[in-house]
Amino acid sequence: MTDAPEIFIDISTAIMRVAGDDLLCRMVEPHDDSNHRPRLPFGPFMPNQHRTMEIGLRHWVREQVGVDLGHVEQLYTFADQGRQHHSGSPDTHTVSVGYLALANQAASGRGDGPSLWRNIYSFFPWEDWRNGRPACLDEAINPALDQWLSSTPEAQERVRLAFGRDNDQWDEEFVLERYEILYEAGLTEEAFLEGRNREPLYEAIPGTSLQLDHRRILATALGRLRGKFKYRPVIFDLMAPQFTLTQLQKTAEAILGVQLHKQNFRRMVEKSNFLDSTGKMEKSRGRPAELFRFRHGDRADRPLSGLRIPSSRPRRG
Amino acid sequence: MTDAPEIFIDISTAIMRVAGDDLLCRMVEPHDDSNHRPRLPFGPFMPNQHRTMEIGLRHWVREQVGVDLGHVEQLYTFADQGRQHHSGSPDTHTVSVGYLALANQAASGRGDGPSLWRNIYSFFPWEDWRNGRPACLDEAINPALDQWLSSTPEAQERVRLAFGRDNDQWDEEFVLERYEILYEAGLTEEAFLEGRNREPLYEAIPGTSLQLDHRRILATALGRLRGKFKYRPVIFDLMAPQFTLTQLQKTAEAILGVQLHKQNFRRMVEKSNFLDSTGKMEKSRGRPAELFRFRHGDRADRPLSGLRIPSSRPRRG
DNA sequence: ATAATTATGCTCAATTTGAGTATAAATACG
DNA sequence: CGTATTTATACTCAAATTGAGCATAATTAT
Repeated sequence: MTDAPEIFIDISTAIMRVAGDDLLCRMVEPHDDSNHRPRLPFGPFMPNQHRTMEIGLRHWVREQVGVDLGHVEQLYTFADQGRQHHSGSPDTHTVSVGYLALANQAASGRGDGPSLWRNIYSFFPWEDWRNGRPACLDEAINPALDQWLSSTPEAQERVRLAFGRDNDQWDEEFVLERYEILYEAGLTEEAFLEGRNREPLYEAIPGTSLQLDHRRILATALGRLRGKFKYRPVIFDLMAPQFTLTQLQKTAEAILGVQLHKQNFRRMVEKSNFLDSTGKMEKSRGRPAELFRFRHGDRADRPLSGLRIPSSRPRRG
Repeated sequence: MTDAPEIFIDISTAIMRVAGDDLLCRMVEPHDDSNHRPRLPFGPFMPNQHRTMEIGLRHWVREQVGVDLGHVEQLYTFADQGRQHHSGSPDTHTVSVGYLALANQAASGRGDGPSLWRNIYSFFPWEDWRNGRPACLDEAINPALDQWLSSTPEAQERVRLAFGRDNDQWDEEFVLERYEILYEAGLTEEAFLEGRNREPLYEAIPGTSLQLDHRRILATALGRLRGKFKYRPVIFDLMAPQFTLTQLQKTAEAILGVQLHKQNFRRMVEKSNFLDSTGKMEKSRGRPAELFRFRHGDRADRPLSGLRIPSSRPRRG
């Protein structure tokens, strides 16, 4: 019997922020002269220096990107082999703990450049339905999945549910399930760069790949955010201290990847009692919009629920 | 600089099952002659033998309790010091990964005895509102919390939200938040048996304590189950292959710790299209009830949603 | 001045929800 | 046997919520 491998824990953080209509994620970009892909800020959990993993996370975030974090939440611990190993060394095993952190619009961090905050949908183009059904679904993904399914028929049902085939029941929260299927089908770059397969099985589909298992963590983060903000008021951690209802709606739409009905969104948000009106107005193009601020706990009627999001509105054109 | 402590990972599983009106959790009971408290099945994650943590979990569950598991889901990874250490050794650090597993009524496991499956509310008496507001809230918990708050006023808001004070907004999903507050306030046995405090700060409140951080994991499990079954059909993993609507409702009530309106529950469940009627009837006391079975994926209208639980009905008497 | 743009107010039918009443089909028990 | 009790199921009804849209207000652009 060989010695048990020593265990290391990596803490990786998906830091999300909103700018305009875009949901962004903070990346650490590779040096130009390297052939690495982008990655999330991450580092090892060091129990003698970090009393909790969240303290460790804040340490690595401060050191690598210097962004001020609002809401922080643990996502998932991935321990399966061959998805996040730095080296192939058999006497160590690295477990990866993913976190989601939200930053508001002010916080952009050190060494800030536009390319460091990347649109989340550049990694998951198939998740953005704000302009209708993404073209890559029918052009690239579904044909490739069909091909894969012909050799892997047992995955039929999983694929049907995750991708809402046959009955267009697309569930926007199934971000991770969809990414995992694409990975298993060998359709993501990670599958042959980090994983077992050395050769691409099929032509890779659109979407930037990341180092290690970071796109998997990012998929978990997006799915969690989409689910969570429906029942807890986390969206306000992404907003500036004051905002208009349209800005709030654009943020909700960026998270969900779907367009919402404006008047009904307004009605719901007003009834939820989450907002305090500042007297102020923001003027841009048309009629000026009132500026609101988030009303914290004690006075809100339903302080613990989130925004009850109405169903999506089909986009014409 | 000292050597970094070696990291070990413990995998602990809260296995839930329903019997009658009770939501049960499988415990490993201490030997009569020991002075240990009960614990969950758990064991170390061994990466050279377990390709994934879930494989490790199934290994320890098979070995220690022999229960067949249905749905299995990772809950949370706890890494803070002083809550789950076996020994106080400074050159190791143990991280605890908690899992939730569901077993149906058939599966009871090896060496089965009634005391091995313990009612979940024996650990959290304050979470069971099926017979009205639990007495221990007003008799023991709230007075003790008031006393604690007088020395820790900054916790006021957290306590108010978690325990629904002032405005009776009890959120049944906040199981972990409530347990953590009670722990921090020194009101649980674990706080002085496992933690920093060597002496109880106040008189401990009702509720059986567990070894290590297992009651914390159990609180996470109950909160997650309460949340999850509202939007995913996990409740059927707790049911026998065939069941009546009343049995389904009793299970929902056991999970939520709340009574539901019978006719409306029936209406909701019928409209959800989750059920197939077997022709059969179950007769017990009054009018015989029809037996149903869970209708899997392909024919259900809303295969991905859960039971939309109507609000609780105040209990009179 | 007029068009375009954005915000906000309001309506209305369809659906869902909360809370019952009414009835049906069995067992329990004198 | 007949009547109370128990449990299941059907149906009703008002209130609230939702989905969709029309109407109007207050700006900037040309």
